[in-house]
Amino acid sequence: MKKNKTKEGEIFLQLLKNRGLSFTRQRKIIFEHIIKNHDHFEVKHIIEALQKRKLRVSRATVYRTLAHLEDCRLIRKMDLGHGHSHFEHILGYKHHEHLCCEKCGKIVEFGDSILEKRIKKILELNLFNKTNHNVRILGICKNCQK
Amino acid sequence: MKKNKTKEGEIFLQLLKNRGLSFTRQRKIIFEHIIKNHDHFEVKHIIEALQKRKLRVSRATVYRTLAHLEDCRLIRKMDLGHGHSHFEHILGYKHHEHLCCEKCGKIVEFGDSILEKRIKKILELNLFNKTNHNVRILGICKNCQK
DNA sequence: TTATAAATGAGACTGAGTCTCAATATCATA
DNA sequence: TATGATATTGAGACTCAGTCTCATTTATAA
Ligand SMILES: [Zn+2]
Ligand SMILES: [Zn+2]
Ligand SMILES: [Zn+2]
Ligand SMILES: [Zn+2]
Repeated sequence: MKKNKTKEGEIFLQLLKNRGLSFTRQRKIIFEHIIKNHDHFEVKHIIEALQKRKLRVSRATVYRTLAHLEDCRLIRKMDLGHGHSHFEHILGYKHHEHLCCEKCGKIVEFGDSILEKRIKKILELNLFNKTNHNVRILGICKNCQK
Repeated sequence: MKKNKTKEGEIFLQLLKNRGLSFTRQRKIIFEHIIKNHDHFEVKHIIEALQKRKLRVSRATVYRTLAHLEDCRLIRKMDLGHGHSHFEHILGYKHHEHLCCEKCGKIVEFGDSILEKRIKKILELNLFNKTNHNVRILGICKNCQK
């Protein structure tokens, strides 16, 4: 199996190695597919895209591989209120939060240092881990306001 | 059907009336059960509690009645990251947000005017409705930090 | 009382995600 | 390269929250 030369590839291979796991055909397919696209993505779309390209990988394997990619912090799983998980890349991307429209599902990313500072304070006051958080704001977007 | 004299009762009856709906035995059972308890609650627990008290109401009716109670803003539905909905009373309770532990599910309520102010600003900047939002912060609580 | 419309409950259904387990692939070592 | 121990996979069964359907029951108002 040819090694992947990207930083992401090195990290993934390292995780697999550390755990005594192998870089299988399926893991390579899923990894390479995910690395290409830097948007928020969902499992269903990955499965459909791979099927279209005749790359057969089972649903179970997709879920299992995503969990590994999460473990090595290449991606993070998010709940944006759509009733299923979304994922996004972490490596090389700035920390940000999500604003989601409760009606149409629109997702807006934003980074706001004032908010982040206050969130850290709130986490601290409540004895939560300050450096590990995930904020989701639900609201109603302009289009959905009547 | 005897009328309920609480403020909540009046609001619920008014909503039903406005919609040409009736205050049935089942709606009364569910309403009275929910009004009693001011914590966060989930559908499963309501159904179990009613079963224990031999008050037979179907799952579908519980969901349908909760939707009505939501419509008249007596309760709100929330996603606290447990994989199913939680509800809480609104009427007579101050606006607050939720901090949830991603590992153990612990829920902490907090009100923070600095945060709220900034959230409003963010909603405004992104053309979202300022007065209608719902913030959830996921993190790791003290007990779950190793 | 009766007609009309609303409400209910049982259970089928959906969709995301997990689990099981027999068959297959990987890898270190001989 | 062959071997055996171990990890991996895929098919489909399963779970769980929530929704939907529809035949039957109940409420309401004339
Ligand atoms: Zn919208
Ligand atoms: Zn994002
Ligand atoms: Zn915890
Ligand atoms: Zn609350």
